[in-house]
Parts: sequence; structure tokens; C-alpha cells
Amino acid sequence: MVHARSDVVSTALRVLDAHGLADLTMRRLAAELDVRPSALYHHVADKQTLLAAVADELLARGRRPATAHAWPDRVREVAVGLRDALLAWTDGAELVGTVVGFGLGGTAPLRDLEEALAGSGLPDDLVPVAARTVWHFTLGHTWEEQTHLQAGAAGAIPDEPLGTRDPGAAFTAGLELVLDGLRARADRSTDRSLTAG
Amino acid sequence: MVHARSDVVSTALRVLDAHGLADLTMRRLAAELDVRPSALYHHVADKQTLLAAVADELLARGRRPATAHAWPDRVREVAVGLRDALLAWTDGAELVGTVVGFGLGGTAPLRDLEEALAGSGLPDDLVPVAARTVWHFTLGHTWEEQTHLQAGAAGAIPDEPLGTRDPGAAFTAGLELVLDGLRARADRSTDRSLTAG
DNA sequence: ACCTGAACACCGTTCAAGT
DNA sequence: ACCTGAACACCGTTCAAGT
Repeated sequence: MVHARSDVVSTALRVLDAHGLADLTMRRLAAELDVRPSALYHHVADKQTLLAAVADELLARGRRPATAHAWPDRVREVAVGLRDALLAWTDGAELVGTVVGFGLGGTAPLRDLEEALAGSGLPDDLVPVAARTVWHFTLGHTWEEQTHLQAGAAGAIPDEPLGTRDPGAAFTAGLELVLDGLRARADRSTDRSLTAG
Repeated sequence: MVHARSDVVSTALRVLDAHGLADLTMRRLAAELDVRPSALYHHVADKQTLLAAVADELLARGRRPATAHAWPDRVREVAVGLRDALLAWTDGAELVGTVVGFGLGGTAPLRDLEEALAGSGLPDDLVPVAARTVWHFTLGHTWEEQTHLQAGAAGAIPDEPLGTRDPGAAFTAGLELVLDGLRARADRSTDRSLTAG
């Protein structure tokens, strides 16, 4: 009834979206696949590995290539695309956050961010640092955002969740702040190399 | 044998540090307090509420007042102090991260960051945005750092965890990047107000 | 190779009853 | 007010056995 690991992962993603991370249990997933829980362990080592695979699948499905010419636009494209991908699934940000938290995956966007930073003029050793800064900001912000969003939808009091009415605007504003930092550093680096050359 | 909610919280903090977040269960905590699990529910509504209280206690104990005159130095003091507080406890960053994730607390440092930003010259509506940017970067970075640190200590392969030998240096570098962004924006804002006045 | 049956060692939470 | 006893409805994971 299962046959392939990809069936397990895609069904897990469906269960996640329909019922949330708390209800994504090995037993529930097995029931959804019409199989005994123990059968899952023929396709996946344990639950943490499964969650990592689900997170990676979620991110892969939401991935959009960055097309802009200017690097700050490319970085913004990747960050906004990542936020969209996380918001598109119930508990998407929490899933990726915890998977990253226990160090098992979900870091594909880091590569995209490093790529987007190519040609920025940042010193080579600062590119991974910059990518991680954007990555942590995006993941953390979206997680908090999604929690409030879903709590509000569940009936909690919507008391100014993010200090503003439009959470997208708060995200964008924070992102621009980070981009300003990257630009400032890139300019400084370029100045120095011009002076040196 | 328990009598007060603070006993539950401080014992939970001890269990966390000694055995990690995964082993911080209501049943284990009850055993540590020499009490039946059901007794805990007279002091705490549920496990999530308890974890939020533990996170708040952890942050309160690690809190250090920011003393610097210049605001970027103050922000750096708060961020570094927060990182130190999280690293001081087993799974400290994961605990605070998940508590923040489910929207129940652990956000006291946000207030300290906003306070540290006073007099920065940033527009009022950007102060909360800036504080959240530093906060998410610090929490996300430290979480990942601590995961690798503890995995390394447990015997996993130490294969260049953060792209550098010294994780503290990577954290500082990322923080400076963010501070550059805040400075750039604060300068721009000051220029505009000078032009306007 | 893939799955079942059955078990092991746990969870969080509720609630009547005791003192 | 604080706690026990006992239960309810679950968990993740292992492993011999079946096909």
C-alpha cells in the first residue's frame, strides 16, 4: 500500500496541511496510508528523519528561481519566496524551524541566498554570514507571523500581532533593514578594493 | 512537597539543564518533586504554560542591564547577553525558540532591545522592527549554534559547523551586519530631519 | 522486500476522592 | 488548598513472524 518513501513524505505533507504539526504522528500517518505504524520504519529511519524530509519537500515545492539582475533584488526575491513557501502550509514555519533546530536539514534556501549574493562585492567570508542573517530573520519572523495568523484564525484575540496591521509590511521593513546592512558593507568593501587597486 | 509554582518552575529548569528538553516531561518533573503527575496541574495550567514560564525564568536569570552610552554598543550588549543566557542552559535556545514559536512568551529581550534603541534616531515605527530583526537573528543563530555544539559534544562529526572555527565570531560578524543596517537607516533618518528642520 | 501482530516503555491530562 | 489513585486516549519504536 506504500511501496515508496516518497508516498510517505507526500502523505505526511498532506496530513500536516490538513491537521497541523501536532497531529502529524507516525500512527496517524500510518492510518492515512492504510498500514500498520511499524510498516513506516521500512521507508524512514525515524520520525525526525521523516520531518526533515517533509521540510525539504515543502521548501522544494515552494522554490522559485531568483531572476533579478541586481543582487539586493535577488536576495529579496529569495526571502519573500521562502516566506510565501512557509506560509502556504499549516505550521510550515514551525516545521522548518524545528527541523533546522535539530540540525537535520531544511537549509536549502541558504544555498539560494548565497547564490543570490554572488557579485554583491561582499568579502567571500561574509557571504555565508550574510546568507544566514537573512535566513534566520526570515524564518524567525515568518514563524512568529504564522503562529499569530493561525491563532487569530482559531479565534484568539487579534490584538496588534506584529505592531502593525499588515504583517507583510513588517516583514518587508525588517528585510530592508538587513539589506541596508549588506549594502553598507558591500560598498565599504568595494571602496577599499578600489583604494587598494 | 511542592507548595508553590516557583518550585515547579525552578525544578523544571534544573531537569532541563541536567537532561535536556526531550526529557523534561510532566511525569519526570513530578517524580523529581516526589509527587504524582496530576499534582502539577494545581500549579500550572498545562505543559506549554510551564515551558513558557521556564523560558521566562531562564531569560530573567541571564538578564544583564545594558550600560553603554552609544546605542549600537547597547544593542550589542543585549544581543550578546541573550546569546550567553541561552548557551548557559542545555537546549536553552530550543526552549525559548519553541516557546516564542507557539506565541506564549519568551519575548522579554525584545523590550530590552527596544530600550537599547532609544536615542538611535530611527523613526519610531522602525524601532520595533529593528528590535525584532536583532532578536530573530540572535535566537536563530544561537539555536543552530547550540544544536551543533551539543551534537559535537555528544560525539557527532565536527565538520565545520558554522563555516568557521569560532561560532562566537560568526555570531558577532552577523550582528555587525545587522547593526550596519540600523546605523545606515538611522543616519538617513537624521539627515532627512536636518534637511526638514 | 514489504508488511502484520504484539508488545515495550512511555506520554499529557482529567477527575473523583481523600486530608 | 493540595495531593493521590486510577484511568483515558494516546505516543515512538522494536522485532519476530508472515507473504
